Amino acid sequence: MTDINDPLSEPLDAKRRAGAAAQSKTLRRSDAELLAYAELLFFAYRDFTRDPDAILRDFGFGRAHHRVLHFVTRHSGLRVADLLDVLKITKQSLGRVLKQLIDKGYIVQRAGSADRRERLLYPTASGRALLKRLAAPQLIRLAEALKAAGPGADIVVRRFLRAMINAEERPKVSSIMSSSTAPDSDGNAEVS
Amino acid sequence: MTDINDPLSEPLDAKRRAGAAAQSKTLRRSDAELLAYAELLFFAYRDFTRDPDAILRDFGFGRAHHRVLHFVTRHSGLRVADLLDVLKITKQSLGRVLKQLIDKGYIVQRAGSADRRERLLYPTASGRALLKRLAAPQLIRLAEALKAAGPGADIVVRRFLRAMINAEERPKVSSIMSSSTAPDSDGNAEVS
DNA sequence: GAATTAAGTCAACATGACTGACATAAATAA
DNA sequence: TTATTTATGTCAGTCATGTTGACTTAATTC
Repeated sequence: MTDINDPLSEPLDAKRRAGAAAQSKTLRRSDAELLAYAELLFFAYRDFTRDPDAILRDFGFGRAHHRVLHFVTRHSGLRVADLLDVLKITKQSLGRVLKQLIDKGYIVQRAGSADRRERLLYPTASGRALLKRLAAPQLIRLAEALKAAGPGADIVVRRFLRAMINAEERPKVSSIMSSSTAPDSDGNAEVS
Repeated sequence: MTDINDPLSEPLDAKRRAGAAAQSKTLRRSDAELLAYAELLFFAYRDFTRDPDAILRDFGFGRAHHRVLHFVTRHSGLRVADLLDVLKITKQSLGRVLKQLIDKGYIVQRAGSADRRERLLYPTASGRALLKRLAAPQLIRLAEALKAAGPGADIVVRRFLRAMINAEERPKVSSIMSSSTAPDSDGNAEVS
């Protein structure tokens, strides 16, 4: 498996060449080898989402609802704007999904105390219960995968996944992840 | 961050309890800790797909086209049925995307030599060129993430991602991954 | 010769993205 | 105080990509 560098057949590869140059100081991994990780990531993500997707169908929800419910539950009290920034979708797109979750009583909104324009989002008791059910198979999968990956996998995997995130997004990700709500600790988040 | 075990407030958690039992022999990871990996995986995948998605737009294609082109190029000569099994989508869903890729000259089909009902799929030269462009930012990202994850990350990450795949799918994944086409080696895959 | 299999197609529909325009209420600036 | 900006919500239309169900064609297998 030789290191292939064909300068032809590609008119617009400035980015790629820049990347190759950035890499060349250290261990040079072949494209074929790296593509294997891309495939594994695809398969892993494909199966990671399948269990909750099946459950969601019974509720008339989709994956988008799971994502919203997840971030609202785990980082309860976050603003709509925060959610948009995390999900990287448009307000209109979020709107529909969020509305359904609110209408069916899985999420509630409260006006911000400092800025009353803000709508802070909180899960209801049934919202937390639903999320728990959705997350359950994923938690099992993650625990088993970390175990299978061997000792020290937790740190390595965390570093790997973090580094896969756009550099400029990492501070925001760290910020939101540090403000995570303890599961079931604040039992009175569901206000009428 | 204490280990939270609340036996109440969840009527349908048989699966979760089973998972907890399966885990309990070894290191018990808290749900909160594990959920952090779920979030990282979401963020990683979100950003992993953003670069190629932007390029695809210029071609009037979507992520589905990238996936098809990827598997056809990297595992050229695979059957339509193989592709369906890999992608886990319906024939009709694949049909539309595949037809567009064929019509625009990125993929060609040849009847199988043993079984002439089979349509074996191959990339054209422009198909390979397009895939290269789509994969370029992902390869850079993967190489940098593996480097950032530290020594030994390649093996650990591979084991982790593999274990994230449904157990019954792993043999198939291994099988298809072992039959990967070397990039640019068989220059005459594009037959008229 | 009949049944099965691989692939393709037609039609209808759902989900979740998108753009663009506009409305409302609250905060902030002039 | 008035004007502007900001946070949110909403209407309308479009697109990509998934789904079900029914049916056809060609080739293989029983």
